[in-house]
Amino acid sequence: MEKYKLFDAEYKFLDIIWDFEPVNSTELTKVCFKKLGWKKPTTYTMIRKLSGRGILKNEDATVTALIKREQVQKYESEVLLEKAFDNSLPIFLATFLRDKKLSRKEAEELKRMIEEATN
Amino acid sequence: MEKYKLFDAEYKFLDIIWDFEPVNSTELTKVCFKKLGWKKPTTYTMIRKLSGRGILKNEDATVTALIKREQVQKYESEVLLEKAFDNSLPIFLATFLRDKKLSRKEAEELKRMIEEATN
DNA sequence: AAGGGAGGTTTATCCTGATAGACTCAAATT
DNA sequence: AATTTGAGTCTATCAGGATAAACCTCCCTT
Repeated sequence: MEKYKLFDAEYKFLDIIWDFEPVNSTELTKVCFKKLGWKKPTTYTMIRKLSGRGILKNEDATVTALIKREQVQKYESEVLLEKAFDNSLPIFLATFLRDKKLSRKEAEELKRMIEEATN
Repeated sequence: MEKYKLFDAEYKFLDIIWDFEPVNSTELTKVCFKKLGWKKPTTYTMIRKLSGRGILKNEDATVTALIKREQVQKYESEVLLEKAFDNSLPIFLATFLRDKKLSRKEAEELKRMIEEATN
């Protein structure tokens, strides 16, 4: 459960990996330098730590994520709903939609999704 | 905007205040000790820091929140949607609902809420 | 063989959020 | 008058996340 708990820097880092994977590790240090301003050891430290937690792997200098962006998104959503909304999707939605307007099209899409998840 | 960014301990603390406010400060140290295991100075440090940020006030030993639970919930939802879902409610919902089932009743409630927020 | 780059690690430092021991001071109680 | 209690601050400590300087090893190229 705690597996997907990512700290801010880790999240930014993974975000890059999801965009570029599979990516050569030296290449990755360059991307991270450009996008995050990280020096080489910072990137390697991240790789090592996340590897140890089974979140990515570095094999033959090729870095690949072992978890999908979606899994983390879902995990983070669940944590928020649990922590702040008593696990209630309706309460979340009520709060989120307050003072917001949806287009007809968005509304239809959302309703369709809800319908599909029902029963 | 950054006003509502709360760290974990701060959030837990505020959660208690929202439940008990207006609350006498000494009383609050007792509640925090029971619920969070905090010693007295920890509670007062929190009070002081959050007061400084305009998040609560302590007047005549009475502590009151200056922001509503809902404001923080909304802020946190928006941060998450922004950070992880490209600000798209449909993407959020698709991810969140994956492998989940809603009851007929929940579905109707959600659809009604969406309808109300449309145009 | 000498220099250079790819692919890392070792070992720190720095910052800051979380937490609290010891102390102060005024008002109430004994 | 002496003690206790309420209300709070001062000043630290500590853990851990974020970041990186210096170093290493192997292989390729000149």
